[in-house]
Amino acid sequence: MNLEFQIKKKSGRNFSRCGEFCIRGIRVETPVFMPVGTYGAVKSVSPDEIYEIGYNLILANTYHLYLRPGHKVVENFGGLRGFTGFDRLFLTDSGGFQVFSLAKLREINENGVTFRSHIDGSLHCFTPELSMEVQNSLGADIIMAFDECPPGNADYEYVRKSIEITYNWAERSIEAHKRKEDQALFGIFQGGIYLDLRKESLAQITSLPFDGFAIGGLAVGEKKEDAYKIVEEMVHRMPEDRPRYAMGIGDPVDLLFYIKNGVDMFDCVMPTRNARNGQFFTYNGRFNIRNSRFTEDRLPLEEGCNCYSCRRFSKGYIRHLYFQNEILSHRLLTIHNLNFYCRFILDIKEAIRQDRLEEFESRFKSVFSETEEGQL
RNA sequence: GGGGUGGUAGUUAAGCUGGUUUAUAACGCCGGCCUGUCACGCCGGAGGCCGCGGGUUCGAAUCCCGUCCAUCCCG
Repeated sequence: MNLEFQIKKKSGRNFSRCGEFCIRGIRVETPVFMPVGTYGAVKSVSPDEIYEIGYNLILANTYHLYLRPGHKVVENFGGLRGFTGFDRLFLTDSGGFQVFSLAKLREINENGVTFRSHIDGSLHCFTPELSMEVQNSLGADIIMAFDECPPGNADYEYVRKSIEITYNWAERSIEAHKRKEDQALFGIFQGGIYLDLRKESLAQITSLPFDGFAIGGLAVGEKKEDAYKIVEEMVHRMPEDRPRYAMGIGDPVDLLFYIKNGVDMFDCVMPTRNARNGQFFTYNGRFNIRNSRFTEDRLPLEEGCNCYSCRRFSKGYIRHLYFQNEILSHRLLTIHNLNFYCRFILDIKEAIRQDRLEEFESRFKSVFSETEEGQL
């Protein structure tokens, strides 16, 4: 396809922008945050709830769905849409990152990567061709090219080789991907914390006809200042007329920084995984429901929040549910966190439209990051 | 009344044929972490006059005596 991406508003003071793209008639406004639904479900909440909270684009994982239940099974159900009932949009990860972060005994060569499943230890080989085939079977709306994601502490020589491989795999991904009407294909550039390799990789990947571009290999163990430096130097060099996607990024303070530098799309497990570990996000900072000071707290997770959890339940009750291992606590915390992220992105968009993102950022950070005691 | 068994962190237990310098563990409690999800996960911390009182010994949660409590069996 030829993904139409329109920029509606550009800041005059930084690289931030508001835009939108449309796939199968479903409009996505950017900046956009995508919740992660690894196995075709955002853990603990239903597709309807996801949509009602305000999301119409979620990420699902090629690697996981390939292992279970198998991409052919999903295909026979009519792809992820038919399988899950989430009648909106899916972006699928290529599997490259999972092989890096989950699989044991991986061996990378030009052809692809062989690894052992984290589930049963069985041997598999992923290639760009297979990744495209799997993502096609899954019926993803946005498909990611197969890349190699080096760890944050990888040395120069290793990363130099990895960008060559990533380039080779990007070309093969395009070749192997049978273009469908309503299916976008995004490329990913790498380069670790090395600016020259980043520039080289970006040039290589953007020479190919992708519908959008992602900056990969960030928040994978490198120092935060190194990541920030790369973002500052690189994002504004990414093609302006295509969506820019920062993979795996999701700390709220990071989101602001990345958006300010021109990123349009994000995905992250943070709101959902952290919810299941007791953490909830508010404009006053992040808190853990396990803390004993919430035992008798009759107030909602965040005062003024209009989400289902906050309309109906107190922190004291949710804390009780958490400690009794009641599934409901995971649901309520997840719903709230997803709602917070949604609200946060909406506020950011509004700030961009008014060209007040920097003020918004400093105000947000002054409260969110400084929270110590009794701010609720 | 006689006999058996047991009393060790908040809880449940291990250690108990005497001897490593800070008496273990699990759960609970307190706190931290989580960035393209092996994730109801991971890491750390606090907490014990080893029922009580004597005795033996260089040394006792461990052996002996007494005592209290719990529990079971027999009268």
